[in-house]
Amino acid sequence: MARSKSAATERPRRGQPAATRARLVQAAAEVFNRVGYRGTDSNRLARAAGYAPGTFYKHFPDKRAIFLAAYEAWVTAEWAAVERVLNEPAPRTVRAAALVDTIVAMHRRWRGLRASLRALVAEDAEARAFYRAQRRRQLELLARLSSPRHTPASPRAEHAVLLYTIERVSDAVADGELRELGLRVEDVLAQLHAVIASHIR
Amino acid sequence: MARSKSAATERPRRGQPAATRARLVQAAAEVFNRVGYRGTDSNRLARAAGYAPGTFYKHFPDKRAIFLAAYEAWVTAEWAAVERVLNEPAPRTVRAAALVDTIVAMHRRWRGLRASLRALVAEDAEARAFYRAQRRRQLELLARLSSPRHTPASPRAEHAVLLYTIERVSDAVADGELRELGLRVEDVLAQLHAVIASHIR
Amino acid sequence: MARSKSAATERPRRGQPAATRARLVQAAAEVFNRVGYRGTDSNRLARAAGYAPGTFYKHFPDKRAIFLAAYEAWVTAEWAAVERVLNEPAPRTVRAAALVDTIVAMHRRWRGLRASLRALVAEDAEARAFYRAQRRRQLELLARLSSPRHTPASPRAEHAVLLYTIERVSDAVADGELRELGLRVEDVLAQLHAVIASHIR
Amino acid sequence: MARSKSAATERPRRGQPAATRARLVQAAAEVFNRVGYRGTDSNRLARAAGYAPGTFYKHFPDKRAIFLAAYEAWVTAEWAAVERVLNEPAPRTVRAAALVDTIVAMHRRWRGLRASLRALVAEDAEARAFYRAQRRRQLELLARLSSPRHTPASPRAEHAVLLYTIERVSDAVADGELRELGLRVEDVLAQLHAVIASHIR
DNA sequence: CATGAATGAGCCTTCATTCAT
DNA sequence: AATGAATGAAGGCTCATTCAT
Repeated sequence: MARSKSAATERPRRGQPAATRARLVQAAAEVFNRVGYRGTDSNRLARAAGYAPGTFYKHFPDKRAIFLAAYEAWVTAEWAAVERVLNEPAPRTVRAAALVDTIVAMHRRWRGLRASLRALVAEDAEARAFYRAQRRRQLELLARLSSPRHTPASPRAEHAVLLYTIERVSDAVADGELRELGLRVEDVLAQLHAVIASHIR
Repeated sequence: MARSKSAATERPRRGQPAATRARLVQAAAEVFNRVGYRGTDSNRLARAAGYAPGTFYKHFPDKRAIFLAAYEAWVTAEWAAVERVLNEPAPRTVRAAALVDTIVAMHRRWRGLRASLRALVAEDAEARAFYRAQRRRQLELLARLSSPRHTPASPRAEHAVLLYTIERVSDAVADGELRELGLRVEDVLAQLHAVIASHIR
Repeated sequence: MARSKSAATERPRRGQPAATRARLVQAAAEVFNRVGYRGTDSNRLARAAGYAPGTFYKHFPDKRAIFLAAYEAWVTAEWAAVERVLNEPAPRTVRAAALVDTIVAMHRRWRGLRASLRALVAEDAEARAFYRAQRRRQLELLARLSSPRHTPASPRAEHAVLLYTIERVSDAVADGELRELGLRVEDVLAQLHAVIASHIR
Repeated sequence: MARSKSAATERPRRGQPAATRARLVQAAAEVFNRVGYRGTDSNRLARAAGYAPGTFYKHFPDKRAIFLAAYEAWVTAEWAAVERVLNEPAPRTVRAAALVDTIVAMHRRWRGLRASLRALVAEDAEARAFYRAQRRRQLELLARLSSPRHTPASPRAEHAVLLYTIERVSDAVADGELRELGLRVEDVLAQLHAVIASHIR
């Protein structure tokens, strides 16, 4: 699919603010994913989207803000994918496997972005608050999905541990950590499948 | 010990390199833990240990190096504590609980250092390599501890998932994430205890 | 006055240039007085008057121009007030006191604008030229007012020193400098009254 | 006086902090005097003294700080000159004239610096506080100098007005304002002489 | 006449690192 | 071994101004 020069991605001289903002976020997501949060600066992010430095600051107060916007878009996309999977009519184990595959695929594709997220969350209180708010929503989602047959003493605690496990393992897979540890990705993912299957309805 | 009037903590103007290095690492660990990796600079780290900026670079090629040295010392200390716990003659469940408590305590005390570690690992290839090497050793330790009765298809994969879970949950506890999610720390730790108890001998 | 339902202050979308300009100047005067010349930018000045940035530049070549326009309006208002006072039929000392009160009141009300003026005059050649042209007119006014009985060797030199003194002291009063110096405003103003009384007719 | 290349002004690779600071202040004073406060930036000030940008910030928190340091040095120099004049054994009128000449000379030589001072004082609260503190000291000096025979109702108020007049007129002379107003400098200075002579002992 | 999205030069500041002493 | 003054590349951000609509 040869992209002509005057493609849809071209920046209009005077666009609508929302479109400009969206272009900035999208370009920034790619750049962050490629070179990391520390690997760029606001000037470069603006240029990557086809704008001048000043334009960046018309839409975001600082670099962190655009990063969080990119992360938010990512979370939204991930959830959409997850919901799609869970709405498929399929046996529980199949859906559990599909769920893990979907999440891992998202982590793989955006592994640089996620790495930057972890870095930022570790360093920046506001990013941390934002990140945790996302987790709260994940926890609610999981509550809705959880198997009615499986009712542990403190279901939310179990869900939390489950979420942490999924996230951490997905990041490990995405980052190629497992191969370095001499592990086979399939084996580790099989574990995840098993764990999840026992939780979702 | 003829060293005149001043305290034991006094820094000798010209001491032994190893002692100087150790002082730098120790001071750096505390500073990193307090203000984070990005929260200081090498000049301040040197001053915190009682030295001039130049001295820092006589002992470490850069800031990352001293951070990794501090982290290495931390891992060593953590392992020592873990081994101590596991050598206690006690029932499996008791030892599992003690293990988790020990690890969580270490994460709590050094939560700033660990946050910086996560940030650095996410951003810096060399830090990442170092961090993963530590994990390899943890995996070996866990292999030695694992229950002989429990022999899953791919034991190492299971151990890896277990390690990731312990680490991620311990960090969450240390960072106060659980309370923000409306969870009780005891409930979550109880989960960990259960999971671990089924793995160690 | 057929202009429908909305308030008199409403800005017509396409009004007469002179009215737009006047609105811009008036709004700018207030903004400058509040936050100072450096405290705003042309975009904000336009918005303060209810216009878009581009409109500003249709009426003024730059930020300095609108400031000087605001200052000019201020000088005109001050002179009008001064002339009004001097036309009152009253004894010389009474009129001198009224004159000082009038000037000080104007400096008080517009002390932020005057502070910006001083800053700009100190930095900008064109603003300086404009400011000095105003002084020339003040000098002429004073010549007309001066007492015929009092004929010093170089009357204009005396008037100039008098003007400088009035202006500087009025600014000091307006800015609250005197209180910081432990002086009573009345005492200082009494001085001014005395000095002026000996010069006007 | 041909200045050899390795003159005293040459910057040592490693000097004493106080000397470096002094060089920075001196160079900054000249630059401010030439191009004004807004006419430079901290990088250029550093280079003007022969240093790199970073060195600037080792000695001053920001541009304002070095400006105030330069101004403080200027005030000190002015006062020293004034005291020298006043200690001369000479008739009152002669000393009054010498005093004015000294002050005017200082204002002439440093008229750009003074213009920047006025601008900064008008815009910056901290600069204003600093400036007013200097005035307090001038007022005290004047109190010591004042004629014992001349005891007005509120001597400090009179001194304040006198100071304002001297300062404002000296700046006007230094800035060439008088010529633009068609006034002869001698006439205006003669006024000042007269006014001052009636106040000092 | 009015709009407002976009511009981009340039300022302020930091901090990892060096090197002469 | 230790010092600490000095470095300078580079990043974050502002704001006066333009121009297509």
